[in-house]
Amino acid sequence: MATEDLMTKVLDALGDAQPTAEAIHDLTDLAEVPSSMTIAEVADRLALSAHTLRYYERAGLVTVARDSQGHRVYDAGAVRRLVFLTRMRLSGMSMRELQHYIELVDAGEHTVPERTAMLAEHRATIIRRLRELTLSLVAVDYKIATYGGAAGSDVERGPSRDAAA
Amino acid sequence: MATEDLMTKVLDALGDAQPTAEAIHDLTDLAEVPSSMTIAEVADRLALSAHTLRYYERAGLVTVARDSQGHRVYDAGAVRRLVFLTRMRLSGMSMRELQHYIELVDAGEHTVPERTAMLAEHRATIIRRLRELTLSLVAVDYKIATYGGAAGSDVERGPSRDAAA
DNA sequence: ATTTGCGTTAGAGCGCGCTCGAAGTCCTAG
DNA sequence: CTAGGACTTCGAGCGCGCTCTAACGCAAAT
Repeated sequence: MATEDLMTKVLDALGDAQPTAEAIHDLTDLAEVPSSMTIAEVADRLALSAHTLRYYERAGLVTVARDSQGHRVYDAGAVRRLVFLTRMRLSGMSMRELQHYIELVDAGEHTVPERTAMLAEHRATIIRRLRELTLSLVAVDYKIATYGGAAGSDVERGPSRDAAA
Repeated sequence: MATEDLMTKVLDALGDAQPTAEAIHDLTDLAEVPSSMTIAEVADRLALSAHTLRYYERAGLVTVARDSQGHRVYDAGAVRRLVFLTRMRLSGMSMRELQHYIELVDAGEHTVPERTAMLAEHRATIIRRLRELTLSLVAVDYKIATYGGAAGSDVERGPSRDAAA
């Protein structure tokens, strides 16, 4: 019964989900961002490779200043944007979409409606993904619970093929 | 506060999660599988392309019989296995892992412990992914709630940059 | 008899998101 | 003076998971 509970609970939780957000601030973007960081520091902090950071820059997702030696200097704004980008990437937004979104951001305030629309759509995608994953979780639990997992023959070709419902 | 609730709820739900499964049977594998289907029918049913089904077969994930015309004939077992495989793919298990899993299945009962271990590990992966997605959901909700989304400058370079915690 | 349609095979190609290599610059420590 | 190490640019390469093309077979419908 715990499995059914799981699914119901999660699905219920997903059902509510009317945002408000307040103290989650740092969870989202902030959390003491030094006013300037090197590529190595940012990479470390975001758990990305320096390669990837350069790639994101080339892709037009962030603009990063250089110091006298030509080395990248990430200011707080850049880092926060990268935090946002990383979160979006992790939640399944494609590079292409992110590029579009950033174009909108750079285009000015009048694109806010379209941005909001994008976020709303992405939100829906996340929810779908959550449901999907929850379903798979139930399936995996079922497999684990019944036996090592017969992958296809399911009720392991044995004599008794009834058991439960 | 609804947002915090969301996260807490989902995370709590994920916390319990001790499987049991009973009536979810069909949710997992079954649900009236005809005793034999064509590739088009299976593709349709699983929302995969015939191309993909052939690819899975080539990859060694399923064995499919042929009729007198050399056309594939999917029996119930094959279809059930494909349902399982699809669910695993959707929840993020790689082709490589799935190939290994199927090798184990085909190797016999003595591999059940290893299979169970794989499933357990995958379960953990799903949970991690669910947490990650939930976090991103909160972040997106936050962005939507505060404004179109300033992507980086976050608290839109305005004067007041304090608000809540 | 031929067209339509669904299937077959082997193998090439593709989009994505990195990931890496090569060659070079600059700074610091020994 | 030299070696090491962190950085730079540019461009090629890669792993994954499909996805598609080409050439062909068979069978029912026209």
